[in-house]
Amino acid sequence: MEYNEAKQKFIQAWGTLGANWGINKAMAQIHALLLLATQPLSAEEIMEELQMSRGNVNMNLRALIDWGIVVKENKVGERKEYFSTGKDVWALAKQVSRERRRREIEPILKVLEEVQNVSGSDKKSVAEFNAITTDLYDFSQKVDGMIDKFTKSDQTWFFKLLMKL
Amino acid sequence: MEYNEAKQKFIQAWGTLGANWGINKAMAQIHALLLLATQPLSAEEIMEELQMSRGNVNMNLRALIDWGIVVKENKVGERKEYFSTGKDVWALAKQVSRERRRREIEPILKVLEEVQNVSGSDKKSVAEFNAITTDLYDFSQKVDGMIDKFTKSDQTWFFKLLMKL
DNA sequence: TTATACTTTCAATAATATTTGAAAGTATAA
DNA sequence: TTATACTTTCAAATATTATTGAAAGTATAA
Repeated sequence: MEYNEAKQKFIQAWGTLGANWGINKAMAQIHALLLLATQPLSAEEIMEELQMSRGNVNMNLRALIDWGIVVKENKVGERKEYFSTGKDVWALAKQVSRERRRREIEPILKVLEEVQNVSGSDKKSVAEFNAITTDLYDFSQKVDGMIDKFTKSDQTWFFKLLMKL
Repeated sequence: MEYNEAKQKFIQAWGTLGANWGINKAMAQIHALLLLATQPLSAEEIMEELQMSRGNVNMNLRALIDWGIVVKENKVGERKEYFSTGKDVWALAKQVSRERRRREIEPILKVLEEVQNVSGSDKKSVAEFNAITTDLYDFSQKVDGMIDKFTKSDQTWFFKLLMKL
């Protein structure tokens, strides 16, 4: 397959994947473009390649920086800002996991904690409620701990262990 | 906390969580309601409790059935259909993982396969492209295999192993 | 077969999320 | 200071997605 065709296909697929997982498509596409780039890109270059407005590129670059997966760079003697992303897939996965844990698992754990020990006249409903939320809380805590370990682990060791599964 | 307040809080939180992970909010809320129910619910009851239209409830119930996490039930002597969901959180997690693997990981693997071995005059770009997509492919395959194992595993064993991490 | 009690569909509408682009803001250097 | 070269903001426009509700469809039983 020809380079440009493959590049387009990859950027599109990455955008769709992101959208399916609750990540803005533009954000995922910018990330895909940076993943493929051989050097840091300017906002201008991203606008051009992805046919997006300046505002959109700026907003989503900031979001990517906020997620900790894109960094600003400066070239000597240039005022313009350049952007790049790490090429290490393992490190990327860890960073995304870390952020989602913080942004989504922790809030749900907080809600599950809040709704522990409900009261009410309908004993059966209350019992069911407590049973489910307790199970969910236990499970979420296990997942939370697992992700924590994952984000601190070494790739080789992690997969070697998982091999045993 | 009073039962009804806790119930509302839980349903809202479940809906928000779903939305953050690319799942329709109404779908997640219906699922939350069924999780808490002490008996199967009819479409009518769901409409009433969640203040949703018949069409919306019907559509999202079908989606939940399609995901394999809700089942239709019939009561003897009644024409009406009732719906329920399994209360086993572990089984739920496995089923969701199974579906997402099929719906999202496999398509991305397919794209990554398609874009293997690109050609082009810009050697450096082509090399970068191949490096990234190969890494992503390897990583995705590992994740794919891991989820496969997970969906077939036993809870106790799985967590006992993960404890070692 | 017809009435009844339901479920499903889908075009229209509403709600939400994304994107734009121009104006405002900022940093640098002359 | 002012001009320049950029970045950021944000209200408005657009696009996407979700929701409604009435009509059509279906199964059962009389």
